[in-house]
Amino acid sequence: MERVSLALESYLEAIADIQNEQGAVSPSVLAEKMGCKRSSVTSALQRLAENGLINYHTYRPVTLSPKGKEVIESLNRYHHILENFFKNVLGLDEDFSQKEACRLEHQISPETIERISEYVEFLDKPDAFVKFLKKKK
Amino acid sequence: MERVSLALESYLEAIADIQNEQGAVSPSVLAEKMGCKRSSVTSALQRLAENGLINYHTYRPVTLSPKGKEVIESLNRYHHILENFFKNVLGLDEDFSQKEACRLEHQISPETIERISEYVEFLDKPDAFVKFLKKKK
DNA sequence: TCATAGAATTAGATTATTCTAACTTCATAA
DNA sequence: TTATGAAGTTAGAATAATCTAATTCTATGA
Repeated sequence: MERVSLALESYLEAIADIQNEQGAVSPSVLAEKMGCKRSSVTSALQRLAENGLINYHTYRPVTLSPKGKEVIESLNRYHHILENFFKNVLGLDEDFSQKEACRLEHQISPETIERISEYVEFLDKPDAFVKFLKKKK
Repeated sequence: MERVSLALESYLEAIADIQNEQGAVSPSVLAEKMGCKRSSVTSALQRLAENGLINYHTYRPVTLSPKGKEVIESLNRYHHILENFFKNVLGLDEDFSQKEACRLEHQISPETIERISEYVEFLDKPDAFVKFLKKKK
């Protein structure tokens, strides 16, 4: 997956969210969602377009490119796995889990995510897990 | 704990490492360890000093301030908990666990760290854990 | 004591990100 | 059909982080 900065990845996610919720993505709505100024959005859109992650032409609605969609799919998966782990394994607050996942999904490596995912599945098979724990003893 | 950027936190950790390994900390050694130019080190030292994390006077050896020491203690603890979790719970490679911990220790929140720490302790008490798993079923 | 090599810093440029303020575009209401 | 206000963009500045090149220290050996 094409990785860009945390900042750009966050803009990309906000774009995907808005697209899902309301169809067309405008810089104003994006700025609102990101809690930043419209001019910062323009700058971010330019950089995302340079990276081939969005289709962007001034004064036109923004859409995700195929590459952008791939990134979003990965990030969503990462987010989901992390949030689930924080909430259901560590027992952290739902809201907090969501925010923590938002932050860490940009930093964590694919290997770690896969292992967390496998681990959580493993937890759902208590018998196998009990065996595993006995071995540790 | 006083949080600064990932970049500055990394410089701070390198300073602490060098101090432990060799006593005095010089910009050259720091640059070597960080894989960057000496001029970047000077700039980082200035910013760390502005944040009150180190004692820095040009052409003098660098030392950690009390605030800096606190940050380092937290980071070390975070690192240790994460590395242990990656290696011993997720079963990730030792080297990889170390590097991943290095990256994530700067992003993860105290709450999550505490829960991971508690969780790992919990795992070391298989009886309690088996009960927990039965409840989930 | 003093010249100099190597260490350290400064100067100045670059890139990423954000902001304010100024300007442009566009959709629409009269 | 056009004026206008909101939406969008550009211009220009600031900060963080990094680099190269130039300059300044400083410790040391003659």
